[in-house]
Amino acid sequence: MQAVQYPVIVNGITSPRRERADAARNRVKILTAAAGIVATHGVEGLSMAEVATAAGVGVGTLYRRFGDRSGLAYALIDEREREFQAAFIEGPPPLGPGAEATARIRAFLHALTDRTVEQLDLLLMAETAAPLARFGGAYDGYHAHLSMLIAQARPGADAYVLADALLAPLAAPLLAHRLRGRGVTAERVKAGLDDLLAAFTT
Amino acid sequence: MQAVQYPVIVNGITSPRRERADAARNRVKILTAAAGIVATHGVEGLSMAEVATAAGVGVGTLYRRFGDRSGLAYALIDEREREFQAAFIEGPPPLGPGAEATARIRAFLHALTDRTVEQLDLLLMAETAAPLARFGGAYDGYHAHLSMLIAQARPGADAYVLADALLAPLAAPLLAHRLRGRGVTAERVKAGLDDLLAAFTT
DNA sequence: AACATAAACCGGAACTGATTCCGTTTGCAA
DNA sequence: TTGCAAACGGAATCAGTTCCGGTTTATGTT
Repeated sequence: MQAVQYPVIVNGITSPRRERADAARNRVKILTAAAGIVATHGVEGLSMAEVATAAGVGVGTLYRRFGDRSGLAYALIDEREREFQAAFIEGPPPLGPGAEATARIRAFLHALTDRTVEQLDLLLMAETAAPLARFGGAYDGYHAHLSMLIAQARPGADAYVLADALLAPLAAPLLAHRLRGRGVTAERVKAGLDDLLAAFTT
Repeated sequence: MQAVQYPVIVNGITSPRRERADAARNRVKILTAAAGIVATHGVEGLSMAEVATAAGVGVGTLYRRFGDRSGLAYALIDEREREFQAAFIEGPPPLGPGAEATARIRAFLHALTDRTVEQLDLLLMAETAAPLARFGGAYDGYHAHLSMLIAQARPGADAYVLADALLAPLAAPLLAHRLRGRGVTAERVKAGLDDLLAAFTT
């Protein structure tokens, strides 16, 4: 996955080069079409060719813009993703700053659980389109955040590895497998994570 | 994945129907050819068409026998898998029965880590060939075993969910991502799991 | 204000690899 | 010997991804 990256706008000044008008127009068309397909046919209907056709665009354009299937899926949940990131980075406690590290860890894992369950279909597709797709998107952000909190809550521990370990149970494939049909619910998953966190709390 | 299942042989008596001679011959040819390809070209070279050609068999046969790419990969690691299962089910403690539940949990997770790292390439392929492939193979065995131990070590806890949570960090994609290039080692992963287990030990 | 030009972008044909289908062949047991 | 379920092989299908010759656009120039 290596979608086109555009310069970030800082203080109204854009670096190198701005996105071309036709490109911007197409991006909107593509995302709109894709969202429409998901809404009507579910994620199963979301094939690259379908999206391209529905958007009135060539598949090449689609790949240029989003890199691959996984990239397209992540783009579709981008908005909600930004909200979530904002919430744990600068939102109100206990998710955001201001609460104790332990409380924030707990709040973060609960919130991530909810968010994942909420968009399970798209996340499942995004994470499994390519073998390591999960570690290309928002994962690094979650990991950095959780690492920091763990380091605070538990000085001396291997925060880097522990963060992975706590994020792992929230991988879309596992949740999808357990939440469908079997009696496992989001609440049970959260409770289980709380149980694991006991090691930190005490 | 839904490879053909053959009757288990119990006390020399085979149930329903035995595998046909030509089928057995082909299975050996396929596995031999596949192992050869992996040895010479790595797992990347393991395409279904390649294997079929090398084995002198049609692709249809390959699918009839192993269900899909994932099934073929699991078949290739089956021997080692049986050893591992035997070790934690009836081998010497602390991995096998005879030790305390907490010790067995720890031993199990360490052993599983080693085993996974050892065959990381094939496991990565096996687990990511299809979105939920991981939960079709040996996973249920691990989960049942770990659930039992957790229930013993921690009566009242949600062993079912906790078992998933402890197995999740050992998913092939995560390990592959961390062990390649970044300073994470199998030992660090094990130490991290031990840290999580502190909640049980105390 | 029209123009020239290179960088970006476009579309869709072509390619790749997994999986399915189905007419044909084979092994086994009656 | 014969019947048929099981197995076979490989063509056909399907979806993701790559390629590349042909446009469009942003920008500097006249």
